[in-house]
Formats: sequence, structure tokens, C-alpha cells
Amino acid sequence: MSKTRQEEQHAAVREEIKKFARLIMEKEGTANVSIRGIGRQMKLTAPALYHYYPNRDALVTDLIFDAYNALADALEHARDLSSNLPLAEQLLNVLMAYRAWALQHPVDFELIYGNPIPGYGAPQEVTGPAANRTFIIIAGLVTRAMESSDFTPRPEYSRIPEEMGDSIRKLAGEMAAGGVALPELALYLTAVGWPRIHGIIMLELFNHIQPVIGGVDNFYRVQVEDMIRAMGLKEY
Amino acid sequence: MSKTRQEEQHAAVREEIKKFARLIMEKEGTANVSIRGIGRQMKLTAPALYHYYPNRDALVTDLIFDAYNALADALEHARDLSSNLPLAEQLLNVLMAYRAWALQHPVDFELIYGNPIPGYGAPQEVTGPAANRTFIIIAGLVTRAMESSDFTPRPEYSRIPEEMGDSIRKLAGEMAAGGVALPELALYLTAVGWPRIHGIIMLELFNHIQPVIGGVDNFYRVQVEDMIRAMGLKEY
DNA sequence: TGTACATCAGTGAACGCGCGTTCACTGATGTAC
DNA sequence: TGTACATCAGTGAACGCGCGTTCACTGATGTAC
Repeated sequence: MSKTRQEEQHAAVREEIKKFARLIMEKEGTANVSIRGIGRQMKLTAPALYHYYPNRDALVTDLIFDAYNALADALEHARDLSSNLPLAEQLLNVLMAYRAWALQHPVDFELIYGNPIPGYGAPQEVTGPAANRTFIIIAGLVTRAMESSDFTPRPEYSRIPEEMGDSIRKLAGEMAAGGVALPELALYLTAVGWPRIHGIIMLELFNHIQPVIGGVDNFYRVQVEDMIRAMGLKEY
Repeated sequence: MSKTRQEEQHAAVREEIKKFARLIMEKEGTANVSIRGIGRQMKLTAPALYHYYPNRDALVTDLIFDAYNALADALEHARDLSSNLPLAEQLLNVLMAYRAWALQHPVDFELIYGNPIPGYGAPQEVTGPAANRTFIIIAGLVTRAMESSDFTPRPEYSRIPEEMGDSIRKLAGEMAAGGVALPELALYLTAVGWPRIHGIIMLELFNHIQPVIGGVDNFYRVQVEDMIRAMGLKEY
């Protein structure tokens, strides 16, 4: 079932289209991607692009799908680059990579985590699995770090709060059904940690935190290190 | 310098315009506010609205200004309603009100904290002070809670990390220059806490956290309570 | 090797739509005498 | 109290713009014989 020459050609042009789409979003905002605008940049008439995408929404879906996967790829890459370091360090590097990717690809990050594009609804069955990759990478590392650590987490991270028991059990069940079995506590810790780093990044991306905290680089790193220590994954 | 009848009339119509603008943004997304769209809803032709706003951007600025202030009002209201409770409880209530407001006014929250509206740049001198109100309300409460508390914060919240010293001193200086003198540690704690709650809300607003964590209500409350305890503002 | 033919990427015109903004105007309101 | 007048909120037409999408087409390419 190898690709024909024509399919390869199409795939290559689609990549080209997405490249220009990202350039435009960078300049004009994510809400302003348009078939006509892309055509203009590519020195092609708009209708020509309909050979490659059936409509604008299909293109946007592709961009979102790519963005989720590029983020997950970046995290895996950071993890694998530091695979000879202690797991707490690997986790640190992965969380640093999360922000680094967001700042290097603000448009793609906004595309997946910012306001939805007006009049467009991403199909969950396409983006869902791609979105989950990121969470699973982090939760997997947290799991391994927990298992390899002798340290005691602070009280609030040593067990799942009663109120959250049901939610976490449900999540663990769903993930197990999808072939990813991870301990409930690791899932909880990841669920706690994710919004913490996400919040800093979102505020930074839209320039809300800079007037309050200069040196976001340091701030982010300190917060992540605190978190890793608080979770008992590293001595403090 | 009292308002003339005409000025009052104009102010009233401007409120009406904003009301419809919010309705439209709710249905079509923040990027889709338009003079013509508002006119259509108000059964008015678009040019009529130019008696009230010189152009679309002035309207958007007004909406953003209002949103910042409405959020700050909601926080002050929550604080004042619980002024007879211990300060840690007041802080809890204010942080609960932050999320409650965001969920009740998703559009206004997106307007200030989400993607900027394409082709529009908010004038900092208008929105800046309004934006700061929220931070000052929370930092003020943290200060009073710290001063009235006998409890010991966990190590990472008991002092400002070296790397952050300069940033926080700078912030404290700027705020003092603006007539708001608050201790540096309180500013640091607020700067740490704000992105934590913000991250949960942003993920919730765009439906990213729900697939991971059912029962965001409980999750948010637990996180805020943990935070208040970790900061030593309440016994644990 | 040379010719006939099918494929299909890209074109240009057109559709109906929405946008912000300007302009000259109308007609109701309310004031000044 | 009645009339003349100024004010100004709202209208309708128009400007130039951009959008997604459709359609019939052209002309280069590459294949089949």
C-alpha cells in the first residue's frame, strides 16, 4: 500500500500550504488564516488549493493535529536527550521543553490552547488522541520518577484528595482501556502540575505576566523545580 | 462638571451597544464583534453607532476595560461579603470568585486573557491600571493573611528564591510608586498563586481539562485550599 | 522513437456574503423668543 | 401660547475591501501504443 507519486506530491504541497498558513497566523493572528491569503503568499490562485484540501476547515484541522504532535514530539525529544540523567532531571527538562516549544511556536500553541477559531469546531476524534500524547508523556515520566524515588512527597501530594478519587479512578480506567496503565497518584500529580505550567505560559504568551514578573525564565524554572521537589521526586 | 442630558443619553446607549456586543461574542466568538452585527441586533443601521463610538477599536477597548473592572469588582464583592471571616477564608472566597466570574462571563474573560482580537491592540494606558486592580486585591489579602497568621509556610513559600529577588523588588518599587506598598513576600506569593488558578481556568474554559479531570469544581477548590495551606496562611 | 490521448494542477471569472467607514440626507425633538 | 429654528439620532446608498467556494477552462506532463 505504498504511496503513489501523485500522493507524495500532494503531501508535499500540503506541507507547503501549512508552512505559509503558519507564517500568516504569526503575522495576522490565528483567526485570520484564509485560503485566499495563503494562495496570495504562495503565488497561486485560491481555487488551486482545493486540489489539496476540500475546504478551509480541513486545513485548520490538519494544522491543529500537527501542532499537538509537534509539541508531543518536542517533549519526547527532550526526554530522550536526557535519558541518562536521573528521572527528576528528565522531568524537569521535559517541562522546560513544554514552555520552550510554546514560546518558539506561539501560533501553534494558541491554535491548540487559545480561543477556538471562529466558526470552526475541531473534530475530537482527530485531535483527542494527539492531545493526549502530551499528558501521557508527562504522566509516564512522573510514574517512573515516583517509582525510582526514595523521597517523601509533601502531604498534599502524597495521596489523592478524597474529593478527586472518583475522577482519577475514571481517568485511570479510560487510559487503561486505551492500553496505558499508570498509577492513580501519578495521574493526579500530572493533573495538578499541568495547569501550573500551563498558566504561566498562557499569561506569558499574551504578555500578562511580564508587567508583574520580570525574568519569566527564572520564574518558570523555579516553579517547576519547586513542584518536582514538592511531589517528592527529588530531595530538597 | 455634571453630565448633560445628552451625555447621559449617550452613556446609556453605549451600555446598550456593549450589551449586544457581548451577546454576539458569546454566540460567534470574540473575534467576530462587528459594528454591523451589533447594529443588526439592535435594529439600527451601522452608521448610527458612529454617534457613540468613533470606530470599532474604541468599542473593543471599552469592552476590555469593563471586563477588567467587572472581574475586580466581583473579587472585591466576594471579599467584602466575607469580611467577618478569617482572612484565609476571605482569600479562598476571592479565589473561588475569580473562577466563578470567568465561567459566568467566559467571553469577557477570553477578551482580556485569551487571544488578542485580530488587528486590534489594546492601549496599555487604558487597560493597564484596570488589569492591576485584580492583582492588588489578591496581594492585599495575602498580605493581611500573612500578617494575621501564626502558621509557618512551607519552605518554598517562606522566602523569595534568590533568582526572583530582583524582579520582586522591582515590582514592589513600581507598586509603591503607584501608592500601593505591599511586602515583597506577599507579592511573590501572589505571583506564584495567580498562574496556578489561571491555568486551571484557561484549560477549563476551552475544554481541555475536562477530558482529564471530571469534577473541575472540586479540583479547583482542592488546589486553592492546598495553596493557601502551603503558604502558611491556614493550618494544615 | 514518434504520436495520440488522458490526466489533472492551476487559472480567471463569478456567486453571494460580510466588513468598517463616509456621506448627504431627513425628520423628530426640544429650545428660544 | 405659538412659531421659527437649531440640533442631532438615525437612514440609505455607496466606497473598497476580503472571504469561501463553484465552475468551465487551458495547457503542460507523462503514459500507452
